[in-house]
Amino acid sequence: MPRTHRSERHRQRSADKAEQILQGALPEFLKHGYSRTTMDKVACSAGVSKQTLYSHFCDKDGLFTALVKRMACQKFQLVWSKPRQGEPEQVLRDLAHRLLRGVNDQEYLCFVRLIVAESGERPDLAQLFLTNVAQPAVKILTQYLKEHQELNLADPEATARIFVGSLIHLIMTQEILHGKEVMPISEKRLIDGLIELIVN
Amino acid sequence: MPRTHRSERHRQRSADKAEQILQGALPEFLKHGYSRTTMDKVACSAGVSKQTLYSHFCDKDGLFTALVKRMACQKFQLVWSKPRQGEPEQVLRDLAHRLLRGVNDQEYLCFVRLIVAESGERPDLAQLFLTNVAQPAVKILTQYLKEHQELNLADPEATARIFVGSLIHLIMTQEILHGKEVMPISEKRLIDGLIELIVN
DNA sequence: GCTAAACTAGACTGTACGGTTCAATCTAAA
DNA sequence: TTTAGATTGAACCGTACAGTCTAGTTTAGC
Repeated sequence: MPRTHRSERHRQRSADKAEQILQGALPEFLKHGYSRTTMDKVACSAGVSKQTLYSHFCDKDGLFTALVKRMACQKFQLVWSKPRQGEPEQVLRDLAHRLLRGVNDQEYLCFVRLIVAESGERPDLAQLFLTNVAQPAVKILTQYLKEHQELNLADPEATARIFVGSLIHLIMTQEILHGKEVMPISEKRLIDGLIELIVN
Repeated sequence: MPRTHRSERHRQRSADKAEQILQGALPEFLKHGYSRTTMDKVACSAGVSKQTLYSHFCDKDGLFTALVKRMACQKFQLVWSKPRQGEPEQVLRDLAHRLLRGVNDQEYLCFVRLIVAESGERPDLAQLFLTNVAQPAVKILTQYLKEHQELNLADPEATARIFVGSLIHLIMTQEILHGKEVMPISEKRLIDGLIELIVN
């Protein structure tokens, strides 16, 4: 065996444990937020001793930071595949549905809530979230709108922001702030409204 | 003096103290969120002893609840005065600026962050916030759009949601999530985009 | 001035939690 | 089988904090 073999294995084992810890930490932080999550619960949820936990992450804040970075860059990264070809109306409708479907699941919503909650203390994590989640959606849509000048848009990027912003705000009020009963509106109406405005 | 005099005075004094406590509690909760705010700091900030604090509010949660209710119903309640008369373009532009000006101050942003942060544990407070802050803006704008059928909008309420949602989302990303450097866009471009879409 | 209620300062209690320590056990390379 | 490093479980430490208690002080109605 090459000399690197053992250290390779160890590295792998270590990475696996770290991964296991992150997997266990995720639901705890998502459910209870930063402050209300305890390291004991994380250790328990990850099926790992507290000692191991602290041998992989220097402290609670380090663990949290690593977790958010990982999630923003991988699990919750919103990658829109290229918009398919066809009538702009159908393409936009399709993008809207993909965005809503991608965003509207419990884990994702809790993640957003967590990012907003900590955005005061941790602007860096909030920005990481933006560049990995909001940015790509706006960029792809902007590109698409630029390429379709028959839509006659004076400012495709602004339009893309309006499109994405309206949809995210919908999720924000309906799901995160529990507005379904208080000020309900269907996804369909909002999407139809957007399409009508953009496509004329 | 009427018999009610003394109890009246007492009631007033008590209300004043409660008010004083809320005034002191507000900046603490806004700055540090629920968990990181301590009752000692609140008492100190309000210039009141801990005992007094607990004689007016049964516990931390009760104080927080009272505070949010008060703020949602009074200080942070977003009341749009009736849109003034004139060209729809000018009226909408004016409303947009009023919304952004009203929402874009530090205290207000921290309040939103706080509401979102606690929306998992306290859906009731989130809904209170929606009905007192988001609801009125949408309603007034919906009304205005309905009354101006020359705009040819198929669904005025959906349009109002798009209008308000885009603007709130702008504030959300630029201010609350510190996106000014990461994905900047000027208020003007977004407003122009909205006006263009709605007025044609 | 007397009295009762409200208030204050601050000590105190119980508990929850972040982080550490340590002896014992497991794993796997040689 | 040896051995070194990783892991475990449990006890432990110090601190922070919600909430209580006490003893003394102020306030305001009579």
